[in-house]
Amino acid sequence: MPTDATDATSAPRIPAKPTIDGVEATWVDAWEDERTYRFDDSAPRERVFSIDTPPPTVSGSLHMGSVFGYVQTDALARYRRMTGWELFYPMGWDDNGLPTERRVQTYFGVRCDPSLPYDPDFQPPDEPGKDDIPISRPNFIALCHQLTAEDELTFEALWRRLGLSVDWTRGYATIDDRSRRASQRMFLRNLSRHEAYSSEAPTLWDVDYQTAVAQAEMEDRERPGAYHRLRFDDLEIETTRPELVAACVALVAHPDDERFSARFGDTVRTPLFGVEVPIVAHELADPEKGTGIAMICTFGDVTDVVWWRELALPTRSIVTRSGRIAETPPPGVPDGPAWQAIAGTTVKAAQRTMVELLTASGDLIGEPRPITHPVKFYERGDRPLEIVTSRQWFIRNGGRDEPLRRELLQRGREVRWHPPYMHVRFDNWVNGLNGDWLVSRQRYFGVPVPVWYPVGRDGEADHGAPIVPEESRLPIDPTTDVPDGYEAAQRGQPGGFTGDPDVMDTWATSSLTPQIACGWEDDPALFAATFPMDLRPQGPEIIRTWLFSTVLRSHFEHHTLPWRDTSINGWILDPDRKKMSKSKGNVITPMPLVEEFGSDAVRYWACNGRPGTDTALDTGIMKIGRRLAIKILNASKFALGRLGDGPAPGVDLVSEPLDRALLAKLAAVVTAATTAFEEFDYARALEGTETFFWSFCDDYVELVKTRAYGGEDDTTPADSARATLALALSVQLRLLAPFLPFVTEEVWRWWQMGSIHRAPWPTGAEFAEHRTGDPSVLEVAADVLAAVRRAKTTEKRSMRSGVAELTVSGPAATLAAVDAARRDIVDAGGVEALELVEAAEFSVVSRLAQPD
RNA sequence: GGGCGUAUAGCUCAGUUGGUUAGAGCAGCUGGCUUACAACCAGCAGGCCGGGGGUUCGAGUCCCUCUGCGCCCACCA
Repeated sequence: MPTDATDATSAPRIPAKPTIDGVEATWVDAWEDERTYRFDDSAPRERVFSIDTPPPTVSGSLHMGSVFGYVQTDALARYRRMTGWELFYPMGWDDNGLPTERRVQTYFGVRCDPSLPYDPDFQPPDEPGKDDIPISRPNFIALCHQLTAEDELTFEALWRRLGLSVDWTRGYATIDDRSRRASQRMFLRNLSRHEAYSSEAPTLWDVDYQTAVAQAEMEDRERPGAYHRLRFDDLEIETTRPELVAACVALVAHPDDERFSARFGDTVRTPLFGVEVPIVAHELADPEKGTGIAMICTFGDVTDVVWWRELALPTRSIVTRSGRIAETPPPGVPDGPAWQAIAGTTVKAAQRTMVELLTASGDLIGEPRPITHPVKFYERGDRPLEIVTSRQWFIRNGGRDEPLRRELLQRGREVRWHPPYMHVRFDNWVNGLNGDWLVSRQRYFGVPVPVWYPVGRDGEADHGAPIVPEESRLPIDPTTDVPDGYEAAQRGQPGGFTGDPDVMDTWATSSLTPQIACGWEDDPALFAATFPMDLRPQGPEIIRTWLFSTVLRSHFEHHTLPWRDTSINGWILDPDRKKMSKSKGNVITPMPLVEEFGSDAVRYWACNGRPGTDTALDTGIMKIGRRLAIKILNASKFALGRLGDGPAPGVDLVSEPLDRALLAKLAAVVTAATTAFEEFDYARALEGTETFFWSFCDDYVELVKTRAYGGEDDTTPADSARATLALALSVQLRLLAPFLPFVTEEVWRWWQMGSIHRAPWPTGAEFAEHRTGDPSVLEVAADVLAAVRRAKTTEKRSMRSGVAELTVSGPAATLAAVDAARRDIVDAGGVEALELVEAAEFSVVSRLAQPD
């Protein structure tokens, strides 16, 4: 507990019964009161270490996977702070986008209808009703803000309790004014430099969410399907999508395929519809698949899009944005009975209908052959993506632009990756891009695309000449705001204007977290002091989205990397070694574990996971962390309890060889931990420190225990032990502080001024070179002590029982080391007589005293 | 179909340029209330380092190959 008044010269104030229970609440409050983690914005850039913290998605529930990475980053941050860096360590919230929309819809029972006007008096019902209440986009967004604000408080409380040393005054949310302003400003600059453009083109479309989807948000899922063999006059093709026969525009085979080369240029008629389609050649056609000749539809899959574009084929789209077949057939397709049978039905129903009709007409050959094949899904969606034609906004990303691709690959090489092999994921992604970044979404709770379009005399919007706002007006909502030079009444009128109805992809804003956090254009001084940032910590699964898009936009705007280093954390696996994810239902929430084991113990578990390495959730590791925290309390109680009432002893009192040996070994631990941290390897730093700490407790403290009690005329040996205990404890507490911030702070405040987390990281200079000695003195003494313990255990005697005669044999150097620690060995082992015998081999013989 | 990672004690994991007898914790077993700590302490036992081949005086470590697991990517005929 913190003392009410601290005096540097007074004796340590040690609780009679130290405990780690309740330390979180005490120090969370104290750190807030003392502004321990507050960023000093007067610090020059060369002293600032800035961290581009991942903004968590607040509408999801927290799980241990989140805790894992954030704690590891916090350990790195704490190390940097102690080595003298001024930490710029903000926390943002990712609250824009679909997850929030879904939650608001179900929580309040509303749905967004952008055609409605804003209602300033709208209040959501106490309980969601049977039917969703349609509300305007501004009203809907207000509810999103309201709910995310509540979620964010829950998140912040957990992060604070886990001891994240972020500066909570530097927060942002990806939907707040700053973020929307930055996002819209960057979009407009991309637009002015032709890095952003709009285009009417076939795009992957989620029929449930009613929005376009980017490549980065898609995933393949293995789904059952079936090959249907269909007759096109004398040719046969195989398809998994017979419902798209009406959308067929050609058949395609490989140019070198001799089975079909004579037919290129011919036409055949589609079954049921009788539409004449050409037979064409393209190298993407795979002679091995199906019958070697395939039907091209507009559009069944992304290969169809390639064929359609490169072979300049006509368009016969039949699937609408709602996932149903259109009511009227596309040009050239007869509105006959076949069409009438499928018009307006869902894609699934249309497939059944077509199979029946094709069977009846004899155009379906044999039975459909069941297969399992990968189908593209929106990562949050439940139905396969369709391809529809729509106008969308894109940002160039090198997907169809070789020079830009090379520049971005070069940026990837400039980043320092931790661990280094994560770099290949970046390269794989960039090399696999097959189109520009589709950033527009037909959704509501996001950052609006900040443009309007003039409406011509004919009432049609002119998408080729968007009206852009002055940057000083940002953020804007073009569906409610009016462009300069127009009146509100001209919205949608001939000769007037219309606002772009879309919002941007959530990554279009998240890709700007460095700019948002660092105050780009809003706070030039802060930006100069913090950007480019130093570290981007994140998970491996969003290298293709968050990391890549952040590099891209910084490259366009600043011609630099957004940060120098990136640390990629591993996955959390559940105890059965399955990846933890909500969809699998194996998510474990952190709070119960924090309450059971304590924050330091949970942090210990997280910091045990190697950088980039998948780690199983293991409460056994947390138990060890808890044990370590308690051990720190007790060992500190002992070490500090020996100091007495005098002033804290200095390193110049260290005189005994055993004490100097300890400091020599400790100095090596400091060096190793520092090196590990410099390489972003918190786990190695922890491991070395922890190992040393346990040997410190088990061997060194046991050896000097008696000497440290003092009580002799010559106080030199006792003073040396006390000084060493004090120094070793101070150093070890600081080495452990990044991992166990609560218990180390607790102990630190028993005897030191200020927070341990603002104390200097230990360095070799503290050991005053001449006070360190030969490490073998401690190593040999510990070996002898272990041999004595072994003898007592073998004889099933108490550790307190005496040794009548102890004989140590070995080379002269070993015996000299024993002799240097003679007194401590005798005290710790309860030895009555210690004999040293020179011999080639080291051995220890203990003759135990007779029991009383 | 490509790419990356990974495989070490019953369990969870270390093992940094190749170098004594491969380490730790947990679990197990045997003991001990020892004035810092019984939520503790001491000790013991436990391993063809996934299989096979190669380089080397020497391989858990480097190379090849196979197998299992995880992740990422890929063009749905």
